[in-house]
Amino acid sequence: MFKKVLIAEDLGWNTKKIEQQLFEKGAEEIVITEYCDDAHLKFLKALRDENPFDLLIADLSFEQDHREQTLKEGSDLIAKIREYPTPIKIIVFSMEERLQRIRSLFEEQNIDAYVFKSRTSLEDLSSALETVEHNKRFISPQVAAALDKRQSLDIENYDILLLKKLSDGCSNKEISDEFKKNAIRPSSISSIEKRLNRLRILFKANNAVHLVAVVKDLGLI
Amino acid sequence: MFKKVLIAEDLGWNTKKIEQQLFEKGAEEIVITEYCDDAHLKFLKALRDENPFDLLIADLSFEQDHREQTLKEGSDLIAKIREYPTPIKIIVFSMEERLQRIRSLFEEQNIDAYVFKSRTSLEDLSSALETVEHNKRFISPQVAAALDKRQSLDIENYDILLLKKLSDGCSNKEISDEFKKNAIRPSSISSIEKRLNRLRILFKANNAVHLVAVVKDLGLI
DNA sequence: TTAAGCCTTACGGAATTCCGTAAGGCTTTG
DNA sequence: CAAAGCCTTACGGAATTCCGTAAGGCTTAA
Repeated sequence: MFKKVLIAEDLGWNTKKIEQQLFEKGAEEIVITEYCDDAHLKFLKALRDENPFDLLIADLSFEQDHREQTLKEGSDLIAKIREYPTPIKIIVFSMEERLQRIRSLFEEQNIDAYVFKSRTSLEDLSSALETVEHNKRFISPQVAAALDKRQSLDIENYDILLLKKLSDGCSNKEISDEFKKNAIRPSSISSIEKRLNRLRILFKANNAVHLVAVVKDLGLI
Repeated sequence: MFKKVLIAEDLGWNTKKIEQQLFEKGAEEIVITEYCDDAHLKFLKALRDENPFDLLIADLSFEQDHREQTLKEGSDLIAKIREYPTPIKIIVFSMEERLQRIRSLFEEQNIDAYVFKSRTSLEDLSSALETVEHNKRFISPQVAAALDKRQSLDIENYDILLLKKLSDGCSNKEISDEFKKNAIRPSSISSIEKRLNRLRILFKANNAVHLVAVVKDLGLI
């Protein structure tokens, strides 16, 4: 059972029920932070004191306010924490429903569970805690499709970059020039056209406008 | 002071603090619903019983689950409730941060307050309650720009429709044909080009792709 | 080493978007 | 009513995107 738990959630006023549930399940110490930077500091301190956390429950989106933050959102915090070789488990607790985003949390950030904030999320969280404790991954059923292999479109970082440039209003020529300057390959207009064509087919888009609209909805950019 | 309050919020587990605050401010009856349809029914019943609610606090986004709903999101509920001639006040309590969306809540739906869910939203809600009680409007400072007149780009429904079509992958020709079929004017390709050109200038977009990306970010479509 | 396969690039033409000009119609105003 | 102003539409040319073909280079496998 998780004894020492760190919670990062900017809406601190709605963590009461979660705390309660954790205590019921045997947690002994719960630390709640409203900023990712704070969470990171608490994490580091516990590590140095050789009394590390064994669970992090983190939201993804944190509102930016006047306090300048290094880690601006949950995924920054997770990336930072994964730099340290500790067996801490990570449960993400968020309203994010774009499957590609959730997918990359598991694949790139190696999280242990994703609990989707919903009417049933308290039950989901309970399941997540039990599943993660047995070293298995958990994902809320509403977004389980995120791990479906059939959803696995092989999109590379190059494609993401390309789509971002496109959505920033760059013409193919401009993208080509910039790629050449930055030694990103392939960089010819022709190759860029070919890539975009492939992406259009992949996402069943009629044209570049449509393509950008679709990938924006998917949360790819 | 608000005696009878209706709350519509699908994350029912995080309304505890809100309830508490309402009771402290003199509320006598608080009804919490997790679905817009339920909220509508409760509202109607209270109206029929001649013991109507004097305040609605509603979220905007409601997760769709297996239960089939007529009113799918908060704005549907608000629109429905505004059909009845009752002096009920409406406070929207949401994470939506796209200014155009918030703007239209005040302008089209005639809401009384918008409280942005954040670290400080309990304080904001408190202010909102007091302000609304004096028949004035309240908006959380983080999104106050939504009511800034300078933000008031005069975009018509026609423009929105046009942008939607564009983001759906229609070519200018296809949009023209469809507008002609549906007697939407202007419908010529030339006029559509001119409109899009105007929108591109308005939103400082380089081309159609950029334009769609920008208005999607703004929440206009 | 040679053949096959894949990737990158070049090129050209069709389609579409972008942009300026101008004609015709409708409304407003004096 | 006439003039002015705005809106819609048409048209044409430049720029860009879309799409097919093909050449050249690099890697892989026999």
